Amino acid sequence: MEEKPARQARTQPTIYDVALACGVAPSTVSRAFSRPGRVNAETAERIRTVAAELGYRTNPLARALPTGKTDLLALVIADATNPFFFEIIRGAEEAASEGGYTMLVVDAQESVEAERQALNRTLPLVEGLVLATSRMSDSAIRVAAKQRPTVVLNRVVTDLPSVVTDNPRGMRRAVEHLAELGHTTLTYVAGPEASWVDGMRWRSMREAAFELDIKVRRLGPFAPTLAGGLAAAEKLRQQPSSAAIAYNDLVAIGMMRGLARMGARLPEDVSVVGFDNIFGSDFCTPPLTTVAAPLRRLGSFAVRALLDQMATRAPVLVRPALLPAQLVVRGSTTRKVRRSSAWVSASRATAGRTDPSGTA
Amino acid sequence: MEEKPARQARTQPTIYDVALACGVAPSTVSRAFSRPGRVNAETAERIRTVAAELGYRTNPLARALPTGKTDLLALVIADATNPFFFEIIRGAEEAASEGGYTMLVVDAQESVEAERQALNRTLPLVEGLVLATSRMSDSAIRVAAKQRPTVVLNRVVTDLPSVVTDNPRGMRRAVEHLAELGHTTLTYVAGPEASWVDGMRWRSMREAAFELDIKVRRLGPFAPTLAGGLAAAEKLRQQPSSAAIAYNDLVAIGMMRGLARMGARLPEDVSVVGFDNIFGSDFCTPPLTTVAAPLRRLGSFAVRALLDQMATRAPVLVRPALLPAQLVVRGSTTRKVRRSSAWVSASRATAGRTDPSGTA
DNA sequence: CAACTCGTGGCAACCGTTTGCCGGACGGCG
DNA sequence: CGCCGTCCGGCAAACGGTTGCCACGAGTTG
Repeated sequence: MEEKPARQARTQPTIYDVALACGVAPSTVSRAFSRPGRVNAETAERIRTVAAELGYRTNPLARALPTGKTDLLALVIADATNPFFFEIIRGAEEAASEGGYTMLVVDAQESVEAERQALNRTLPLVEGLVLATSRMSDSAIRVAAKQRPTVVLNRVVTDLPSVVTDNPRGMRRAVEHLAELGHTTLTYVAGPEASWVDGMRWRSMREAAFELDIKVRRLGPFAPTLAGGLAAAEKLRQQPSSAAIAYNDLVAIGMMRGLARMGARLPEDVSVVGFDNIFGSDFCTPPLTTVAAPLRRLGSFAVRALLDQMATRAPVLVRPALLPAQLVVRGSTTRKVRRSSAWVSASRATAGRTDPSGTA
Repeated sequence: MEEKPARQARTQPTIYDVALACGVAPSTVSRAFSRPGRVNAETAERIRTVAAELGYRTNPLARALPTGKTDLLALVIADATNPFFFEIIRGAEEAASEGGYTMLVVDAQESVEAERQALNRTLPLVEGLVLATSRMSDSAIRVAAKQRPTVVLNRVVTDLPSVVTDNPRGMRRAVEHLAELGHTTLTYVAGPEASWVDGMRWRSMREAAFELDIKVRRLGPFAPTLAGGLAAAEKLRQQPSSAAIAYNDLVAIGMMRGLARMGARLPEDVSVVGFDNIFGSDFCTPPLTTVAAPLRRLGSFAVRALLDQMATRAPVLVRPALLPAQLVVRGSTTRKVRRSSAWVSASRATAGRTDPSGTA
């Protein structure tokens, strides 16, 4: 008659419970799961069935303590409300779970301070890091990268594995497109100054314009939001242009709304090109011509690169990975019309008319 | 001359390192941080400065093992690409970090199986659970709730704390609105059958319509996506209606695109009302009249309820919490016009004209 | 038949905290 | 002066796995 006191049923069974029930040592149970082949096939089988009966589940916390294997990855995004990130999250999530990892999505709330804090909190928990559109300084990123394998997304940090959209090519295509439509002066509607991507796009635009013998101007900076785009519309009214390339789709859409509100007809009065092809860019009015980023691939690619790096214990990506962008032509761009921007003066006259966007 | 071997500088310093440097016991160091007041103020101060010098950071894994305190919460969402969740995530994140917790955002990818797996993976790590628009069965949810404090979001599960939008009132307002505009027959464009919310909305609509002496019809089910809305447009053409209330904004927007493509004029030919007021519903064409859910509050409220529940070790929410919805009237609804749905036949005639949505 | 190898299982240390318990010092009080 | 309560620090046992090392038996080989 055995009288080993049964463990509290209240708590999860442990390897000790399984070991007891099988008449083997705890270490054998452990190995039956973590090191298949290390124990006799029959024994392992027996252990596994008993474990299943008992409802044993290995405790990830206990496992992580001695080994450091948490099976957790962190994806830090600049702003959880920005639709730009949603397909990226999905892509990252897919690649992570394919590799047996769980994604920790961390929202930096567009604040360097919040990003730093959130990072500190999660860093010790995770095995690797994807920093998407980080607002932190290069050096802060390097500090993080020193502690955990890191991949930078949508930004390039020297000597750190980076994954970005091919902005120069994408911008080149956009400028060509507008040039073909007869536009001779292009306005860049800038995003936040802290943004690496903004600098990149502006530079690429100037280069492309130079080669194609097109004039460029720059407005901004503006917040990378619909509101930012609204503000940009105001500025654009003061310095009209037949065509504008916006920092991103959010700004482009916001700007188009602002322009429409002022009485501009789109795309006749202003051709607008956005960047990223986010959710909504196909059903705004007019549908937005945009340089589409391969969002989902961006996410999955970054995670796979991270996983590779973790596996080989050495950076795999020495050069920044450039994922191809693609110009999606929709309704927001059109041939330049001779008659120059009548809406600028007309706007005052029509200021009282019904707001076509429906919100005041 | 001491010759205690210095610990590997490679690894993070532990309480042992700090204890050694301070000449106290490790337990004292631990208490200096976790139980302030339990140790002498001076000692604690000394320990804290030395710890800071050494760059000591308490290891959350090691802490969690004996105590179970991971400071992690999980938010399981049905689909990371659905903009409905954007603001919910943000709200939840805010409330969580206010309470000193970190949010684990888990994507169920609209699949019951994926949801179950992801849940199994993360359950042992987290202290509490928010299930947002879970697609799992009530019983599966109860099983999870048995293991961790749980709050259900956007769905009601009997005897489990639930947080939902006040759908009946919101629907009532929508029906009233359309009734006032002269519509006498309303079509409900249904969402997925597995959706708790769909059932709720359909029922509420019938009740409201009954009271207001309005006739209702039901089309569907459709996927809760833009594509689902497109399919709905096709069905609506076969059974025209002067006004429709869609399962959610995604379906509403998709449907409007489909209708526009067929040559319908909106909102004159069909008035459309959506639900949720997601990102994009204000800049689609026409801007969508919708029953706005307090998305961010939904998220933060659910997390706060969860935190309360965890603190008091007992469900705090005995009744489902109803957060008020608000009808936002924009451009997609208008007074019923006498001349009945000309677009149905006209659509064939205009089939060849330029697609106003810009995509083929 | 001895020596060696291989397969398999057990022992015990370890990961870095937390915490119950103990005991010494000190101060107040009867 | 002795007793008691309080304050504070240390000891050691958890928490639940992983893993280096050893032991033992069977099979192989010279």
